[in-house]
Amino acid sequence: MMKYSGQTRVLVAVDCIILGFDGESYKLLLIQRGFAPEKKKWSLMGGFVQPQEGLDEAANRILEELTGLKNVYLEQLHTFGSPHRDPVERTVAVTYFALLDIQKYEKQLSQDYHAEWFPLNDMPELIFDHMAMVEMAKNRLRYKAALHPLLFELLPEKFTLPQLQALYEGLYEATFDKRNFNRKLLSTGLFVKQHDKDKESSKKGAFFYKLDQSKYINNFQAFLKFIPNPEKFLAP
Amino acid sequence: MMKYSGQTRVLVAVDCIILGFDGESYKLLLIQRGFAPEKKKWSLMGGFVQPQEGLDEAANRILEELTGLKNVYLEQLHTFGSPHRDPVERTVAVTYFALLDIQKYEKQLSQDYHAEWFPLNDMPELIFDHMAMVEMAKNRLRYKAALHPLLFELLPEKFTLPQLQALYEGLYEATFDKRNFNRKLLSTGLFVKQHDKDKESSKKGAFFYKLDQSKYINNFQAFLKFIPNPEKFLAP
DNA sequence: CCAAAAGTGTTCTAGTTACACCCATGA
DNA sequence: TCATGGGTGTAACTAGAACACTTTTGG
Repeated sequence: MMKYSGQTRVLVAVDCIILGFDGESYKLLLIQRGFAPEKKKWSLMGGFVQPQEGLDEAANRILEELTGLKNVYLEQLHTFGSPHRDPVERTVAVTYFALLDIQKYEKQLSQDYHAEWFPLNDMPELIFDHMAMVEMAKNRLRYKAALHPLLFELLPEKFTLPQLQALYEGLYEATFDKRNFNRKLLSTGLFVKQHDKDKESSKKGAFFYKLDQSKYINNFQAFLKFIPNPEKFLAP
Repeated sequence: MMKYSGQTRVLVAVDCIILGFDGESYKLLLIQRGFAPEKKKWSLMGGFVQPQEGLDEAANRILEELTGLKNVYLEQLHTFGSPHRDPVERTVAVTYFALLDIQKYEKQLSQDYHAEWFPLNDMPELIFDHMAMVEMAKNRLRYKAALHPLLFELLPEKFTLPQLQALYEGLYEATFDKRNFNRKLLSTGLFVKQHDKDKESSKKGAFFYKLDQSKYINNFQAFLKFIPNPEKFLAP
């Protein structure tokens, strides 16, 4: 088959912004780059797109290589393509952000890549334009989590309302009234109260909840304002 | 300088979903593809990214080539990269959507590319995965316009409230109460009432408004629901 | 028994909706 | 003068915000 003539071909990489939450603060999974340039410097996990794979596929592969996890929440974020963003050779980077339960991450695997979790507000310097990518991911997450039930991806299957609140408070760097917060969350009908409690973080113990999966899928839409009844009109 | 070895390089294209509104319905600007494969079939305006340009730059260049317009609203949408989306050769497509005042579009320029406006709900078949791109752009626009003052990009500098309402009603395929609609729009404080009227579409005439540019920039944020006072926390 | 965290209700306010008539004008 | 589209106000309702005390239990 003919090719398009007279055009320049470039490398396409996928970079993953992998976010977790440890109950205290948001964490970002970084690796120490194993090859030049910027060897030993901290970097997002990434890789080149292979000939027979699509972009989502590449992102999933890269994520699995690093964490051993499949079926992680993964969403395409933005594509970065300044001509000299990688000094070695022109590389267009398609970024994805991932949300995962930090406890599922298997520590030993990280050794292969010298991977480490860093608090989002206390990170080392990153190579290239990776810091801009992280910034963008943070903004997207704040934006999206305000509208869609999304942050559960960061928690284990069973979680408590106080945990959930800490998650939101961490993301927005604010404190919310727990009465209003709980009411609002529960009013979505997305949660199923369990009969057992988490006694880890208090003497009284907090009831566990699970997501109602079927409702989760259907209620992914949102609540907006510029038009009347906007939720009728929005696709996720 | 060394290159990364053992990796495949691919073409990177930028495709633009160019939207306009003619007072009646939303329109999409398509071109008749001038080269094989799929020659003569309808397609989004696109082009390959050149060695010394970034992605946004490429999108702006492509848009200007087709319309002669600069400073058009342009936003990166999504990157498509299935291995065989272009049967000739692997091409990763970074899509942008553009909103422009359809009246500014200079018809004669379109001749070079056999460009034509098509109603969004009555389009010819498109090549490759371009239809999926258009769908995604529609969804993004619905989503975003519900939260941000964005649709003004489709109108001339001076516009009337009934025009604005038609714009929203067209996008959401719904009708809104004009009293409530006007109140809500005006309450944003984004509009400056002019002293002259548009007499084109009615005998009485409708007052023109202009955007208050300074407020437009500052009020780009939104109004949400999952957290209290979400507008405090959102970057556009 | 007490410190620490979980859980729960009510009032007030602001925003959203529903709804119907008068106005200005050109033909 | 009348048909057409532009413009306006109010009342009822709903959702969001502010606010403080009681419960449980491990140490």
